[in-house]
Amino acid sequence: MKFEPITIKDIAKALGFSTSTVSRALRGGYEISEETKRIVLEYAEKINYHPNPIALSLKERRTYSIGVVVSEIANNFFSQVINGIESIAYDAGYHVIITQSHELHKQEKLNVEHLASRSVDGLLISLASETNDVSYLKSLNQKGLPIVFFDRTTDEIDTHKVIANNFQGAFDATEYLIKNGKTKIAHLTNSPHLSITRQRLDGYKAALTKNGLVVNEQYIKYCEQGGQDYNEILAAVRELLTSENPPEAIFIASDKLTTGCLKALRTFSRKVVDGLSIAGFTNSNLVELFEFSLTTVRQPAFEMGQIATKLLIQLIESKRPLSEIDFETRTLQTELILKNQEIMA
Amino acid sequence: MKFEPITIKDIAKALGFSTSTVSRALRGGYEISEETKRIVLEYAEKINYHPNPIALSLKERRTYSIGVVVSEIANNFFSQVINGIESIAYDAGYHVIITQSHELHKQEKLNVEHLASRSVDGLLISLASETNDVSYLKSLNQKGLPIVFFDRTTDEIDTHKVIANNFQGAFDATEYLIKNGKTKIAHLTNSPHLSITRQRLDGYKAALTKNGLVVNEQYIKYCEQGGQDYNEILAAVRELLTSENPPEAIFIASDKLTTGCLKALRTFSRKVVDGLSIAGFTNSNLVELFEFSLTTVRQPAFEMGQIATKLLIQLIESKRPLSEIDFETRTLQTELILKNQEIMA
DNA sequence: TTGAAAGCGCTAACAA
DNA sequence: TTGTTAGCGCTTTCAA
Repeated sequence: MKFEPITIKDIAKALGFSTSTVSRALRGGYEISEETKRIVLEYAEKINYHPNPIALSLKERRTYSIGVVVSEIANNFFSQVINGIESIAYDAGYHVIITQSHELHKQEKLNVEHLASRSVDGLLISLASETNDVSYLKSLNQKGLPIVFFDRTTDEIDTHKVIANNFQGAFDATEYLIKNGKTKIAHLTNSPHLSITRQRLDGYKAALTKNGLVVNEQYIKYCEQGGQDYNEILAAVRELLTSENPPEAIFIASDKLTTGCLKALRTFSRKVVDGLSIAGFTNSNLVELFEFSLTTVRQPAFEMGQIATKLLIQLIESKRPLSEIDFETRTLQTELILKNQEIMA
Repeated sequence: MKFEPITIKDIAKALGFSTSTVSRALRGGYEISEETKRIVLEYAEKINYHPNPIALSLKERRTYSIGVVVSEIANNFFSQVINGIESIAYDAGYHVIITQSHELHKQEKLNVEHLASRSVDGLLISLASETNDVSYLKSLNQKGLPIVFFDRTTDEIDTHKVIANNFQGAFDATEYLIKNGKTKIAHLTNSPHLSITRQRLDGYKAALTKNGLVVNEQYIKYCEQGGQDYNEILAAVRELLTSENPPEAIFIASDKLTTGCLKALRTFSRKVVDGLSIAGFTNSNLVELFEFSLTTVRQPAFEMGQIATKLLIQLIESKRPLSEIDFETRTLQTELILKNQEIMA
C-alpha cells in the first residue's frame, strides 16, 4: 500500500507537454523557452513534485550517497567523526549511510558489500579490530569504488587516508607519565593487526627508549576484540596488576579500552590502584565526570571526518580513474589533556 | 569512473538465453526447465552475479531499507536503540539508514523528507526537542508511509508506538528521593512539547503528591533545546542552586540533561553540592565511573529498538492499508538503579 | 518452457 | 524549441 508519487509524466499530461520537455524545464533549462519553463516550474512547485532519486540513480549510475563503516557509533570518537562527515556531505548534496561492524570482520564485510551493491558513490571506513584481510575492499576499490580510510587504515590499499598522529600522541602521553616520575609503564592496546595499534605502540616504545627506559614486553597487553568484550580488558588489567612487578602507570591505546580499564580498576582494592597513573586515548565527553582522574589523548575527530569526506567527494567527482590519482595521507595532531592536578614537566 | 557491474543481460548473452529466462531462473524458478535453471545458476554463481538493487527498487517500488531518525547517535540511549533496530532489521533483510536531527526541527524534517524521497519502506522516529509541528509526518503517513514512533511520540498521528513507562520511571525515581529524606526536589527536564517531558513530569508530580509534598513550579526547569546547548543546562542548575530556597535533590528527565547537570555541578563549591541528591534518566554505560554517585532510571533501549522494528516491518509487509490497522502503544518497564550507598526504603 | 516486449521514472541523443 | 525514442537493470505479462 505505498502512495503513488507524482512523476514527470503526470506533469507532462497535465500541461500537454512531452516528458522530455518537462524534464528539460526542470533541470538545466537551456534550449527551452522561458515561457514553457516557467509554466512547468510553477506547476511542479504547486503540486510539490520531487524527482524520483531511484530512477535517477538507475540512469546516472550513482546515488549521491556515501557509506560509512565504523566499529561502534556509541563510541564518542566515532560519533564525532560521523558528525564531521555529515557536516561536509550534506552541504555537498550527499547522503550518509552509517553502519557498524561491532569490531567483527564478517559484519564489516557484509556492510561494505551491502553498501557497494546499493551503489554508494564512495566509502569511508575505519577497519574493525578483527580485520586483517582487506582483499574484499581491495577488489571493490580496483573495480572503481572510491574509498577513503580514516583512523584505522591499511597499507595494502593505496588511496587517501586520514589519521591522527598516533605516534606522537602515544609518545607525548607516555613521556608525560615518565616526566611525572613513572618508570614502570604498561601499555594496554588493541588488536595487533590494526594500524593504530602499531603506530601507538611505536610511540610508546620511542618515548621509553628516548628516556632511557627499557621496553618490557610483559607490560604490553593486546585486546584482540578491541574491548568489545569487557572480560578481555579485565583479564589484561588483572594480569598487569597482579604480576610480581606491577606497573606504576598504564598508557591505553583506545577509547573503549580506556573506559573499560577504569571499570576494571574498580574491582581492585584502593591499595592496588592508589598511585597508579592512567593516560589513554579517548574522545569521551564524560571524562571530566570520572572519579578517577586521568590524562587523555584526544583526536580531532570532527575534523578527521570532515577531511576524509572532502577527499572522498573529490575522488567521486574526479573525472580521472582512481589508478591515476596521487593519493595522500593526512595526519592530524592529537591533543594531550592533562589530569587536573599534575603539570607538564 | 565507476565499474560496470554484471547484469542479467551479460548472463543472457553469454549463455544464449533471453533476459527473461535468466531472470526466471534466478528467482522463483517454476515454469522453467531444471536444466536451464542449473546452467544459469551455476554461471551466475561463477561470475559472482548480484542483482542491481536500484533497478529492483525502481520496479518494485520498495527498497528494503528503513529510515531511522534520532536526535544524537552519541547518546547512549539512542545508540542502544539503534543496535536493537539493526538486530531485527538485518535478519529480516532490511537495511537501516540512520540520521540525526540534533534536536532541530528543520534538520529532522529534512532527514525525513530525504528518507521518504529515497523511498525507505518505513520510518522509525524519536522526535526532536524542538519539534511540535508533526504535520509533515502526518501527511507522509497518510500517503502510505509506515511510521513507528519510539521514545518521543506524538498524539497527533495514529500509528504504532513504543515507549518506556516514563510515568512510572519518574515516579519511582522521585519517590526514591523522598524515601531517602528529601522533601525539596527539583525537576530538570526537556522541552515541554515532548511526550516524554509530560509523562515524566506527571510521574514526578504524582510521587510528590502521593507523599504529601506540594509541587513547586519554581523547581521545574525546562531546557528547550534538550541540553544540546550546555549553557542552557548550566543556567537552569544555577537558578535552582542559587535560589533562596535551593532544592535538596534534583530529578532529571533525560540522558544529556543528566550528564550536563553533573558537569554544571562541578562549577559549584562542595558546600553547595554536598548533600544534594541526583536521580536521572540515563542509559550511559559510564555512570559507574562517575565521581558523583547518582541514582539512574534506565530504559530498555535495545528492546525498544527491537520491538519498534518488528512492528514497523509488520506494517510494511502487511497487505492492508494503514487506515485499517489497529495500532498499539507498547510500554516497556524502566529499571531504577540505586546509587551505591543508599537503599530502597 | 522460452522469448519478445512493455514498463518502473528519468535523461539525452536524435529528429522534426 | 519541442517531441520521439531508446535505454539504465530488472520483472512480468503475453505470445509462441
